Order: sequence, then C-alpha cells, then structure tokens
Amino acid sequence: MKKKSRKRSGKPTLVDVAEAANVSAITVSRALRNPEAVSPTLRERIQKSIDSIGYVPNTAAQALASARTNVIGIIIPSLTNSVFADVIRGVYDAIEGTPFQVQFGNTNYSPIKEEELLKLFLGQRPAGLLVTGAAQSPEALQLLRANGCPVVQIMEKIDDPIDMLVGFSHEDAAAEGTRHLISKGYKKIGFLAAQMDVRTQQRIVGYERAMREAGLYDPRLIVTTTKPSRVSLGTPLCAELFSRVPDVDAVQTNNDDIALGALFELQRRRVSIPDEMGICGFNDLNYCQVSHPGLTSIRTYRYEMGKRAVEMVIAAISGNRPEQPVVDTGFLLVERESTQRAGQS
Amino acid sequence: MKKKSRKRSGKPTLVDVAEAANVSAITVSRALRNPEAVSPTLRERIQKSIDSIGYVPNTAAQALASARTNVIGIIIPSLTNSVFADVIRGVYDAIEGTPFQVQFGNTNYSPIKEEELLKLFLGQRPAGLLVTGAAQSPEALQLLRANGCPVVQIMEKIDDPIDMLVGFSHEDAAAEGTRHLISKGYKKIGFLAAQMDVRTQQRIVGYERAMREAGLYDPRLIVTTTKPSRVSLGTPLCAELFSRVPDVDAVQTNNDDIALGALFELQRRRVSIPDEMGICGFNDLNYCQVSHPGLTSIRTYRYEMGKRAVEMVIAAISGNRPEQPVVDTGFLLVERESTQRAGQS
DNA sequence: ATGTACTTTGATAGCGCTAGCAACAAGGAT
DNA sequence: ATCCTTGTTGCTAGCGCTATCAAAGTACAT
Repeated sequence: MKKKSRKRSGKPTLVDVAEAANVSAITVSRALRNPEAVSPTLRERIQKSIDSIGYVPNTAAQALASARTNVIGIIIPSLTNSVFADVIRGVYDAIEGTPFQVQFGNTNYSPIKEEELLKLFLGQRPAGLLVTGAAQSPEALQLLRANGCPVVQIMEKIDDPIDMLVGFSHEDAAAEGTRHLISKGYKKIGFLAAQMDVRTQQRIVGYERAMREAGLYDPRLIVTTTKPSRVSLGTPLCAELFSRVPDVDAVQTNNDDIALGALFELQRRRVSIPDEMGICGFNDLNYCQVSHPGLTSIRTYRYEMGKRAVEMVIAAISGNRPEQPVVDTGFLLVERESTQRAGQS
Repeated sequence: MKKKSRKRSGKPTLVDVAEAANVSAITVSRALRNPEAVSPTLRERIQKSIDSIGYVPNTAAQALASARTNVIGIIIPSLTNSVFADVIRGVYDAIEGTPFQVQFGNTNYSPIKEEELLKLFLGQRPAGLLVTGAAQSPEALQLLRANGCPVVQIMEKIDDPIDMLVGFSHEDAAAEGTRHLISKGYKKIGFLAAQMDVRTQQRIVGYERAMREAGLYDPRLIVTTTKPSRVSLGTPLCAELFSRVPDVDAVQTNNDDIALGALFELQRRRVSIPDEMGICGFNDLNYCQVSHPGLTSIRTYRYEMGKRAVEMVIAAISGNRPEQPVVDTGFLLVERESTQRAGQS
C-alpha cells in the first residue's frame, strides 16, 4: 500500500531537472554552484532542462543543507528618511557584484521593534548584520553578542562597539555648527528638532555645549517635537521659536528638512537671511546647495557609512576582518549664504 | 566506527531545547507555533529552556518543512526616491500586526536587474509579490505568471494586469496639470523631467496631449535628462528651458523635486511667481504646502497604493481574493500660489 | 601492464524543522 | 464494560538541497 506523501511545494526541484537531463541530482547542484567541475556537454544539457522546466533553486533548502546564507541583514530606524536613503544607496553600491544580498528591517525608532526584528533576522542565520546606532537594549545586545556573526554598528560613534562600527560624533558635529553661528556674531541661537531619537539628542547636547561655552545658553531657545521630521514641521517649529524668543537671530536645526521649513517660514515673514537671521542645517542634503539662499549645513557622510559598513562586514565574513574595527567618517561644515552675514568674519 | 558527521550550524536547535525541557522535539515545535495545543505546565518549561539556551528557530528549516513562507517580496525601482518612500510607509502600515514580513528589492530602474531580483525572490518561494509598473520584460512576465503566487502591480494603471493592480494613470494626471496651467492663461508651458522611466514618459505623453489640444505644442519646450531626479537637477533644467525658449511663461514638471529646484532658480533670476511664471509640480510632496510660494502640484496617493496593494496580496494569500482586481487610486490637482495668477480665472 | 594523479560523476546521509498520523489518558455517555 | 470524545504527547518520514566520500574514467609516466 502506498504511503500517503506529505504536501510538496509543487514547484520543480533539482530532481525534476536531473531526470529531464538524465543525470543525478548532485550533478545539477554542482552545475549551478560550481560549473567548472562539470563537463561542458553536461552543463549545457542541464541548463537547457533548467530553462525548459523553469527551475528556480529553493533558497531555504540551500541554506539548510549548506548551513550558510548570503544574507546581510540591515536594521535601520526608517527606510523613508532621506538620511537613511543615502545610507541605503551606499549599501547597494557596496553589495553590487558580490554574491551577497541585503534584507532590510525597519524599527520605526522603536527598541521593541528592533529586538523583534533582530530575532527575526537571526532566525535566517544571516552572514552578517548592520545595526543602527549604539543604543541597543540589553536584550538586543545579548542576542547580538551571542549570535557570533559579524556586526557593524553604523551612524553613531562610540569607543567600544559590539564588533565593528562606522559612524561619527553627532554631538561634535552639532557643536561645530553652533560655534559657526556664534563666530558669525549671532547671539540668540535657537535649536529646532523633530523626531527626538538618540542621535537628535546627542546633537542637542552638542548645541548646548557650544552655547554654554559662549555664555549664550538659554533653555527657551530649544524647540522640539517628537513627531517624525518633515519639511512642513520646520514651519511651526520656527514660529514657536519666534513666539518664545522674539529677538532670536539664528537657528541651528536638527536636520535640513527642518531648516528648509524654517527658511520658508522666514521668507513668509520677510525676515532677511542671513542679515536678520542665520540658519545652519544638518546633513547637507542635495537641496542645500541650490536653495535660495543656499543653506549652510553640516555635511555628513551617509553614503560612505553605508558603503564602508557593508565592505567591512563582507571582509569580516570572508575572514579578512579589518584591523581597525572603528571608523570615524567625520563631518564637514559647509558654509553658504544662509550664514554669510555682511561685515562679519 | 562512528561515521563522520557533516558540519552543523553550531546554533542551538529544537532538539537541544527539547532535551533541556525533557520533552520531544515536536512538542517544542508545537509550543511555538500553536501554544494552545500544549499544556500550560509544559509550555512554561519549554519557554524557560528556550530563553536559557537562546534558541531562535531556523527559518530556512521552517520554510522547507512547511513548504510555505510568510515573505512578501516587493520589487521597486528605488528605495531612495521619496515617492517610493511613501509607498513603503503604506506597505509597513499594512503589514503591521500580520504574520507576514516584507523583503525589498531595488531594480535601480533596470529591467535586467528586475529579472535577476525576480529569480532571487522566487527562490524564496514568497507568499506574494508586489512589482512596480506594468512594463515587465517578457521573461519577467513568464516567471511571474508561471510562479502562481499572488502578484500585485503597483503605481501604474493598465487594464489587463498579470494578477492584481493598484495604480493610476500618469498620462491623465500630467494632462490635468498642464490643462490647469493653460486655463490660467499660460501659453508657453515647458515640461521638465529627469529619470525618464516608463512613468515619466507617460507623463510627457499626457503633457503633449494637453498642449496639442490647446494648439500650444512645441517640442522645444520639453527639457529632459536621464540622470536620477534630485532637487539640484531642477535648477539646470530650468536654465536650459530659458535658454531654449526665453519667453517661456510656465512649467509642468515630472515631479516636485524638479519643481522645487526650478522654483529656486526662478527666485535667483528674480522672476516673479506666479505672475511672470507659473509652476505645477507632480506628486504633492510634503514641502509643496509650506514652500514660498506654495507649489501647485498633482497629488498622488502613494501611501494608499502601498497599503492597498499589501492588503490585497494578503487577502489573496488567505484565499479571499478581492473581487475587483484593479484599483485606480486616482489623483488630485492641488492649486496653490505658484499658479494663482492675479486677474485670471 | 601498472601506478599515480587528476577529472568527472554518483550514492548516501543528513541540515532543522513540521505534517500526518498514532498512542495514550481522562472523562463522560451509553 | 464499552464506546466515543477530547486533550495531550510522541513517532516517523520527509521537505529540497549539499557535504562527504566513493567510484569510475582519463591521461600520462614508469
């Protein structure tokens, strides 16, 4: 009596191809993974069968049998924030031409989500991982350390990474922007911020440090919201700053979107930039150079962080762990019209 | 003689947990997938073992044994274009709380890449697929049709989708924007476009149709580049239009980034908007409402397309295929200052 | 003819998990 | 006592692929 077989996927398998080409299954497997090991005649015959049957290898079975995958998991807070968009471009450029593929996870700035995603990803036994920032929850940290695959933390800089790290100091960067405004003679310098994630808070700390150094610190100058950042939020934030401190004469923002929104609000109020008011953004997004006036901003190397991090993780997977596990990509103040006040240094 | 065992993954398995909890492997499996079927006592004991060992189920083995996955593959041309960013937000909102997970693939607007990605994705035996547009290559079409999993095409509208579709007519939308400019009395209306993908070309067709209808068509008015779209490209495109047709009096653009770049260029040239020059963007991105002047644009429902498409694919996976397989999300002309010319209708 | 080295193909036994049944106990109805 | 039901647990046999070893074929030198 025929035993009832369990449900199959219904899709063609290696064995189907093997039968069609009249060879053994393992030969088909080899023809795909290591073509040089199979004679040209067979190789061609097998390829023909694959095409006619429409065979696509089952990655789950491959992963299970070979105990490895070519997946690099990437956990970021947001796929839709233009800052991470640049990181992602770097990631794709570094992955191009390698046998690896990327799998993105989006925490939406939630530590709980991050932990869930981490578990999900580890279930896939990834070859390597990129995670955003250095503020993982204790549970997440334990999972990462226990897992054993190469991990690169990106975007932030700390001295003792889990494994490897590519980032820069948000605190120092924001302090530099603020000092630039101070050097231009601005005195009542506001800080506008949305999203309020860890890195935003580091930027606020940098701003505060620079303001305190100059004896200009005033907590009323800091206007924040926890809403997700967008250009249209810069407008009300800027308005709020004016109502709190009517004689404010400059703003350092958390990012360029807020700066652009603030710029539009100032144009509406007919406040002249940079004479009556200076603006310094953060990230130096594409539009800073063409806006009118051009926006002074702090350039960050987002594309490079993504690219470098992937290169490092691939190197580590391949056994060539970089000797320098921490890379500081730095930042650069780019001065444009929005802070070029006449008659000032 | 002990037979040499093959390489294991080294990570804890179901059997390890089972031994620790002193039950059989299948019981552990059940405790995870279908907790109600296991007595509370055992369930707790098993959970304790899982935690202490740090067990994470191997998804490859799960997929192989159960012949199904909870992966929905999503193939889009760009992860970093803000248009798709909104689609992605919709996707995530629709996926939230379901047992499904998403896997993104980025074709970078290349049909070859799309085909490669499709093969890669089909290898994972996804539960469903979202693909961008309706212009798949013949090979890609064949793969999709042969595969059998639910497929939703998004962003564009055609009448005979592969399976299901959520989109709108780019041609009609661009025609509406152009007609709006015509109705405002603008005559020499340029069209600025970057990226030049299929949907951009449909928009150009819509623009041409509206211009021809009004007897205003002039090919010199169409200025395009194949470079990827960004705000800073709007500036040179606008400058090029001026040098070709010095008395141009309006522009319809391919998207809002180009419109914003053009706006900045016009501000620099001290061309007054909307009196000397009208601008109509495309997509109605967030900054259109706050820019100065506010940008007239054609609102498209990107978030809704992403959300709806995922809902449809999940419904189809669950056997509740929507009775209406084609959804037209439409578009809406949003009139703002950039086309509100004084003394015109 | 024989040995050695190399190339090419195949047989076998899992990888870690789950489907499909089987087994068994406990309780209630007949 | 017997049957059925319900709830709980375990056994067995794969899912589709690849690692490992073995075998057969080929080429060349001895």
